[in-house]
Amino acid sequence: MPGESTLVPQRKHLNAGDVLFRQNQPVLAFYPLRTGGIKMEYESSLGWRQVTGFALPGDTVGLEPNDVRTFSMSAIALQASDCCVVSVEAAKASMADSAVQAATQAMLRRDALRQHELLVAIGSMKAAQRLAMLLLDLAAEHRRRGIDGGEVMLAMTRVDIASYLGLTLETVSRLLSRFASVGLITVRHRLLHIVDPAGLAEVHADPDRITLRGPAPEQNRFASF
Amino acid sequence: MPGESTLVPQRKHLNAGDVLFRQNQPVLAFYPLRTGGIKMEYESSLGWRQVTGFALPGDTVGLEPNDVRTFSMSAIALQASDCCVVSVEAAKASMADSAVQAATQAMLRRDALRQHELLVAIGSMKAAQRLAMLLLDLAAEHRRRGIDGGEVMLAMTRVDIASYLGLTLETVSRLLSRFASVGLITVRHRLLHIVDPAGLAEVHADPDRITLRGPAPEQNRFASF
DNA sequence: CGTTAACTTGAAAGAAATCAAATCTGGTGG
DNA sequence: CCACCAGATTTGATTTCTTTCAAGTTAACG
Repeated sequence: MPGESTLVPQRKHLNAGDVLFRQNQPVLAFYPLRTGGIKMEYESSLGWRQVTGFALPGDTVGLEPNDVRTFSMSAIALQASDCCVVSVEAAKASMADSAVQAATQAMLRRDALRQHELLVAIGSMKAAQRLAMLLLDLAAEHRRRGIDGGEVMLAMTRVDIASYLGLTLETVSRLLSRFASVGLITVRHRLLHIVDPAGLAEVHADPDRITLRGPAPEQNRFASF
Repeated sequence: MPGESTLVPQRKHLNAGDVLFRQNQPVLAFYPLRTGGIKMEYESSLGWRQVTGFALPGDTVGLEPNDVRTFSMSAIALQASDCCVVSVEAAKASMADSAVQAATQAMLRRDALRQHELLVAIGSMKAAQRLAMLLLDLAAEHRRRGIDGGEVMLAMTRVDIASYLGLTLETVSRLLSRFASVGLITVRHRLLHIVDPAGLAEVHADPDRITLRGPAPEQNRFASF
């Protein structure tokens, strides 16, 4: 479609599982995500890998702080996705514009903040708290995009979530079921509905609010009469 | 001592426990550490805090990527320490020198790398692996400074180590004892001697190399005869 | 429509946290 | 100089949480 090339420099389409860029490859461009979903994955020197973040439409993938020359992690499509491709030369030019620069800085700062919160979460919170954190974060991101109502279609698998939170997929699955059974959410595979954000926030804050074993949620609060 | 003000712009002395700067305070300077030891601590929005790094003499503390305006974490002296104080103005001036800039970039890059390795470690490795990682890292840092021989005087408490690794102080203590009992290290409180770096590397790589319960290290390999 | 990958759920094992004493250390004041 | 104290560390016993192992179930895709 030659007629379309008005403002858009370059586009790229990805299918689920496609690698947008790979860790340690030279940084040639960055990628504002238009549709779909992407996961960021870091592979350590020993070969252990960990999902370090999820990108939603509107996020910019591949922005590296301190203009490094190689990507610090890989980006992999979770579903069919479309993104723009902004070459580093184009980026350099845009950086002259202080508004663009400020926006970029803001993005990098948000990323760094998220990364720190994740570290603390994994390092010192229980499984339920971590998951509650992720769900609240997802909800907030959707809200920031105007997609309200607490309905989220998860792009990632349980394995991805587990990796991100430093858990196993079984624990994530059980926890989601538990959250649902106490009325915090509803889930059917990828379709998530956040029913009680305040309740989730309590779970996030209180280590003992929800446990995997614990007493089953009371079916009848008058049972003892 | 007015005679001393030849090249040194400003110095600062800290006692154990002193706060060099606090998270969210405006960035007015950064601090090349001369002697002593410093821990970096991040406090999350919910009040959970976590040690995110240790600085040794030669490290520069308080360097923030992407010239943000407030510190992303606090820096606290682990022992009596001395550091230089480089104001941001002075820093701006030095940045004209491309050598300084390159060095700064290199430092920031190393930090980012460490941070990622830590995240993966905490997220997907067992306690023994994490501790082995830290010990190897400490040894490497000392080597990088020419202080060889595997002897390390730890500046941080077990609580700090535990927080850094996402464990409890008891687990750290037990693990150190275990490492010692199998001949990987010797420890007497803060004095650590790394006897078998290769063995530690194996522990780091293999989840099941060392466990807390496991069989006691064989006193006599011919016991069954 | 069948095959495969993703997900849920249960039971058991294992790892680390928690609770609870001891022990050691360095510093303080007598 | 020594006794004493608070903080740091070790060690043990027990509990709790999460993982691991093992089936099933459901959903997506060719």
